[in-house]
Amino acid sequence: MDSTKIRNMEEFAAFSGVSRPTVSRFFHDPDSVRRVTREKLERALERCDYRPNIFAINQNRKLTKNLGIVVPYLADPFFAEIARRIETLIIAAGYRPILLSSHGDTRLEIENLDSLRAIKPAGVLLAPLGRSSDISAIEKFCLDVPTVLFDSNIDGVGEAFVGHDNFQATSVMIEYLTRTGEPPVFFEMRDPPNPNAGKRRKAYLESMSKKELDQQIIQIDGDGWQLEEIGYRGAVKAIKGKELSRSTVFCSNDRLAIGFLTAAYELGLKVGLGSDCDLRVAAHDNHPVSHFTCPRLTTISHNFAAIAQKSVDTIMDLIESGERSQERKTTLFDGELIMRASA
Amino acid sequence: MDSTKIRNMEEFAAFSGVSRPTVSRFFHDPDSVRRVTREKLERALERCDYRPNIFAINQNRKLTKNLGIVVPYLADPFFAEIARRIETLIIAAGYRPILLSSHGDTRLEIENLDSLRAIKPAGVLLAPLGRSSDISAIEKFCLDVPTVLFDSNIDGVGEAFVGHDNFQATSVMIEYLTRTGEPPVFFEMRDPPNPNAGKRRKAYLESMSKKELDQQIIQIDGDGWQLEEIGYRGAVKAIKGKELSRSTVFCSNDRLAIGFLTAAYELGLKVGLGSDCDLRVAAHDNHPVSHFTCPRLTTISHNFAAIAQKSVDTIMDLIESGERSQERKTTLFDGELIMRASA
DNA sequence: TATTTTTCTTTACGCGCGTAAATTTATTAT
DNA sequence: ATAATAAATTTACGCGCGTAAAGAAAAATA
Repeated sequence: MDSTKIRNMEEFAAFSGVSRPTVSRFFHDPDSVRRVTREKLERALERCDYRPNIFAINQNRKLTKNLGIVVPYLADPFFAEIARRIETLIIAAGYRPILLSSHGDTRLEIENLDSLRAIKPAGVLLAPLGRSSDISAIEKFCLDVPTVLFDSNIDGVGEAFVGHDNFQATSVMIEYLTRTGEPPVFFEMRDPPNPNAGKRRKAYLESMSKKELDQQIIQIDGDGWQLEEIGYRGAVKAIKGKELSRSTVFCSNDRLAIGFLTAAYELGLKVGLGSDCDLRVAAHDNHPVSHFTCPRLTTISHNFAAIAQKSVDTIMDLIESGERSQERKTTLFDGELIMRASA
Repeated sequence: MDSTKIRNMEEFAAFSGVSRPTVSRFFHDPDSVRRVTREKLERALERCDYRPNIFAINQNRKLTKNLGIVVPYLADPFFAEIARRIETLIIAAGYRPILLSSHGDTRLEIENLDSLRAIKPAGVLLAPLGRSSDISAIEKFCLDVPTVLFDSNIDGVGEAFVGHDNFQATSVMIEYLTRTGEPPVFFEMRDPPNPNAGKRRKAYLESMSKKELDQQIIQIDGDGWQLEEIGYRGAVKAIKGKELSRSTVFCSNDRLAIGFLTAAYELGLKVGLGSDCDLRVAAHDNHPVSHFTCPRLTTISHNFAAIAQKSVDTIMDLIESGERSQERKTTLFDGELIMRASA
């Protein structure tokens, strides 16, 4: 490492014996210069620690290498997990991920998009809040910036949607539950923050009626993203009030189920498959925590890897083709039944 | 909203009838211009949607309004929670939080710092990986950028450290456990990724010897951040191998305890306070999930609010004073005993 | 009203880099 | 060798804004 302090591209060009425009091209794409020139520059880079000013670069290029990721609630390990995978793929593709969480707040979601717009991202991967999203504002954003929605869909918004097939997943679970025991009661929030909930309820109703089974839905009260607590309270109420018409419960998502399991435990109900058990509980998401509940939670896994990969691939195609897609494409990945001890 | 498309500050200045340098000052600090001028500009802003180009701003200012946050593993709800709080405080202070996760990877931690350096942040809040951190690289970074460490300390690095008092917390828990039952066995990883682990072991040994109680430490194998799985396996081994000399277990952190509880459940051991229980299990962190384990986990809470607030206050002081602190200050907040059903 | 102070306008330069056009130099093909 | 092609250099301008200096205008003070 030379003691030479290089302050800008001009100086680095002089230092390396190459002209500045060529240096500029080199940093944009090392393969766009001759091999000997590239090697000369690489050797120069080893002798000092110059890096182009990111602000100056982005100011002058129409297209940055920034790629926004917006999730509704990062403190939820489910989103943390999917975001982690997406980040990794983006870095591997040579882009810079900018991860933002809306913290469950409608206004913050729009502010996140605004602050992304300000950094001229090449594209954005957006998992919207869903029901509480300001749809028209999101729509407007998508007109300016190539955006791929994931996890939760908003009809017609964005260039594409990548997500989980709630219908397939729900029917697989119902199939499994009815085959191995009593058909399930559906347990959900009356007014869920998560937009997949609606699809799951509908899928439950359809699947059950197709099998000519009695449907029962327990809708619990609660606001916000404290789903475990909401699930716990709802379960206590439902169990004490003897609202469960059957001994199998299918929770709309794992976090509600985690609360449900806590309630069952505290009320002395044994959850599981055995003949000595009072209840079976299953859910949906394969939330990281569901691995370690007591008992371990039978659930349906999102195909995290496929969803992350497809989301990134889709936005990359959009960016590199430079065109907006002709038609909005929806890709759904099948869920996978994860049989564990709870059902 | 006027249909006028404003492309830069020049045009906005003309549009609002104020000179460009004054507009510049206005965006930097609205109170630095006369009231009537400010109102004139605010009214103009309502009639169009101009916002200064963030890259041009940052290119020319020595000090940006960017504030970096680096955490070791964002998929861990503990860090997600503390990051969420810090983000909120930073936004409230009028700065732009840039949240980065090292995903448990030493190299990525340094890359995160490098990419932060590239955006000239006003300051950085860093929760280092700890034992596996590249300390000399972090040290070098701290020379260039005002940095406050939080959660886990590296002696002498950064302007200040804000964290949790592991000694106080550990001794409070041991006090509680010995008062209400058998003294605890300590359960931890042999080679923990989390740097607080060392302090907690030391605190356990000291507290126990002060009380003239027999110490027993069970050190389990495992690598990486899958702490629940590691805790589960270690617990199965310890229980089956009858390694526990007493019926009270104090886990080094909640995530290990979550795995421990799963193991106990599956092995048919009842955890809790009652006379019908086989084990008591307690831990450390008040991890969001610990609220809903079966049984609910007795633990020691970090003072999340205070740690977040003090971290942000400290870095703000550094930034706004413009000076580096004379002496490195360490602030530790007391943990709070959270009594729940497991111990 | 005259004077001082504050605020604004005008003018001008610089930040670090992208990028285009014209020219020179190096490489490859004939 | 010469011609054709590819790559690098020189020159020059622009991006959108920060910022400094000098003077004009407005507000506050005497």
